[in-house]
Order: sequence, then structure tokens, then C-alpha cells
Amino acid sequence: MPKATGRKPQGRASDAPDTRTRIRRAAAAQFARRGYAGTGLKQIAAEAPAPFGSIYHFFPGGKDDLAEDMIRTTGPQFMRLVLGVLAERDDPVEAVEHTFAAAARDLAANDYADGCPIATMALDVASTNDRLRAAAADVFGEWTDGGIAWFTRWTGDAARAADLARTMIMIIEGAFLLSRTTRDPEPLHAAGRSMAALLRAARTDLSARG
Amino acid sequence: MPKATGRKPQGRASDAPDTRTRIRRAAAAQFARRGYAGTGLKQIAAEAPAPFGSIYHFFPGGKDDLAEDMIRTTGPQFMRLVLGVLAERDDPVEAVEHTFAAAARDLAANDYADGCPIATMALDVASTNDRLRAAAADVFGEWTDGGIAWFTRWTGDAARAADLARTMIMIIEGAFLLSRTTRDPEPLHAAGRSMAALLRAARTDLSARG
DNA sequence: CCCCCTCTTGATAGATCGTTCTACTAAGAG
DNA sequence: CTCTTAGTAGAACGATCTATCAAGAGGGGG
Repeated sequence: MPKATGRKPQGRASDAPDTRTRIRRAAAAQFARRGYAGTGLKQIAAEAPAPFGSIYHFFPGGKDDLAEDMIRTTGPQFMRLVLGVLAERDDPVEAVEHTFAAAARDLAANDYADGCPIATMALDVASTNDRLRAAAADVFGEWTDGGIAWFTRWTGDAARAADLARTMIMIIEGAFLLSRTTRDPEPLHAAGRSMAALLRAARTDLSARG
Repeated sequence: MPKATGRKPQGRASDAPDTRTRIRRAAAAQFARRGYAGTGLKQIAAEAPAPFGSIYHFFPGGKDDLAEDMIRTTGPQFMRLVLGVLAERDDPVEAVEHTFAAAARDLAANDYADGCPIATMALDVASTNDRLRAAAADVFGEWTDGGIAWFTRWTGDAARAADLARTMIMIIEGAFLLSRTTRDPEPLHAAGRSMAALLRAARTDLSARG
């Protein structure tokens, strides 16, 4: 990790993102849309835009370094995004419904290209690249922990919160998969309804037990 | 489609599958595990085993033909498999729980390599290959229809059955994603519990309304 | 018998892949 | 001024990719 010396790269427009940032952004977009094997380093350099050699300057480990960096940075970003949307409503059931509706709207708006930032890569590398598989597993673990914290604040029951958190993640991933391949927001809406139904069932169940 | 002339290929052991079948099987396995872009035609030929040129003999359209054939044949196969496991129990809630448990066991048994036969490819090509994306969308549509039929037989309510069917597909896909990348069967078990909870909620809801 | 057709076989082409390499540029440090 | 270092730039390499091609093997129908 090169220590920041406070020096600006090279006389560049002050507000434009630097080369490293442009490479990361382009890599994140391409990997998320086209998967690991389907994305070429040359495409990333072309889209950044950045000189090809700069990729290896900033990410000496090459494609794997770039992909792992992408997984570990966009993963938490996505969780913060979801948690932010969730926080826009007070009632948990409404919050969940609102979040799925927002996801459906956003996915349609970007022409069904950007769903989960890491799911495509995760499946792509699950059986072929253990380092990246582990990175994705770490991210899913963080999401699960974050979800458990969120649901525990509401249910007070940790075991139930764990199932709800995992289910929320799984159903949203499944919904992205279906909506992206069918180019139809309906799966995301159905997912929202089911997740809300699950929360309502948990609520009545918990209040019945006291 | 070459008409079957009843003639055996070339002096080959009578019980061994023919070249075309071996190519299809190898392609299905590789595409499912490594995705579309991550699978090479040479690997498929090597694993079949089959001479490389035979791929183009049987699938003149090359990789796309092979992938579309794989999607359209393994998709329905997988639905029949799931429906078969579901039919091993009479009570729908038990059937669903049993199915997820069986999926968890099978996935661990094959070292977390074989989850959904088409999900990896579907995400891989969703934004890059419209022909294959549409093929995967057709398969998901068939699954949805099959699921709706199954749940309608139980609930009698078509709209609710549609949500349940879609949710079943989505949650299973999400669970495969999480279980494969974390190499842990727990997500599949959690998915089974949640799906069962959803069915129980639907059951009490429907019986309350009459 | 010989033609015909299906299938086999692997070499080959041409493009693209990830990676490495060397040369160059610009700016801060002394 | 020179030295150093970060970053720019892309040529070159060997491997691998998809796809094509030409030739051969082997049984059925004339």
C-alpha cells in the first residue's frame, strides 16, 4: 500500500477522479455485469479510461487483486445502501416492502444490468477461484451479521433474526437473478410481498408468545 | 436435426453413451460450474471425452448452440427432479422442508459444485448474450408455471400461488448462491425453514378466510 | 462391388487473453 | 540543478480461445 504523499498524480483537472479510482469503478461495473471470466482487463482499461499498464501498477496481483478489491469494497457499499433505504421507513414491514420496490425501480432504470454487485462474480468463481470465493463469502457473512443486527433490534429473538436476515439476502439475490434474466420487475415485487408476509407472520408469532 | 437411422456410431462399447450425449453432459457440468465465459470448448471436448471437431458437427452454431441446448434441456430436468422430491411427502409444508434438506445434503455431497444448473450461466449472460438470456428466461418461466400449478392445487388461490411459486424459486436460487460461496449448508436449511413458515402463514390465512 | 452419408479427427487460423517488460513523463526533495 | 519516485504508455509474449477445414473411417443401399 503506497503511502499517500499528498502529491497529486499529474497535472489533471482537479475534480476528475484519479486513475486508480477510475480503474476501480470500471472494474466494479464490468465484473458485476459480465462476471469474472467474462471481463477482460483490456476492456476495463478502455472503459476507465486508463492506460493498460496502470492496472498492474495499482493492482500488482493483476486480475485477482482487482476482483478481490472490488468484492471487498462494493460489498459493504451495497449493504450500506440497502440499510439506508430500509431506514427510510419506521415500520419494519413497510421498510422491507419499500426496499424491494426501490430495488425494482432501480433495476428497471439501469436496464436490468445492475442487481447485486457481487452475485455474478460469486457464482462465477465459486468452484474455480478459492481466493475470490472466500472474499465473496466474507461479504455475505458481513451482510448476514448486519441483517441479524437489524432484525434483532426488532424481534429480540436472535435465532429468528438469523433466519430472517439470511432469508432477506437469499430472496433478494434470487429476485435479482429472475428479474435480470426475464427483464421483468415482477419477481422483485413478489419477493417484497413474500418477505413482508414472513415478517408479519413472525410478528404475530412473537406477540402471541409474549 | 439429423434423423436417427438406428445405426450405431462407430464400433463402440454398446452401453457407453454416444458422442453427442457425452458432449452434452460435459457441457452441462462445465457450464453450470464455471459459467459461460469461464468454460472453454476444448475443456468440454477433453472432459466428454470427444474429438474437438465433433462439437461443431453436432452443434454447428458452436458455443451458443451448445449453451442454449444445455439450458433448455437441463432446466426442465431440474424442475422434474425438484417436483419428484416434493412428491415424496404428502403435506406441502413437510414436502418443502424435505426438499430443502435434500438439496442441502446433495450440495454438500458434490462439494458445493452443483447447485442450480442454469443460475451461473443466467447471471453470466444476462447482460451480454440476449439469446441465452432469453433461453434462461423461458426456463424460469416454465418453472414458475410448474410451481404455480403445484401451489394452486394446494391453495386454490392463483394469485397467492404465483407469489409462492416465484418465492420458492427465488429463495432456492439465493440459498444455492450463499451455500456455494460460503461452502456451508446452513443457508439452504434457513431457506427451508423460511419457506415452510411462509406456507404455514398462507395456510392459516386461507383457512381464516374460508 | 462402390458410392454415400454420418461421424470422427486433429491441425490450423486468427483473435484475444493475462501478464511482463521497457521506456517515458512529470513533479517533489535536496 | 540532479536524483528519486509515481504514474503513464503500450509493445511483446506465450497461452488459450472459438471456429473452420480437409481428410479419413465405416456401415447401408445401389
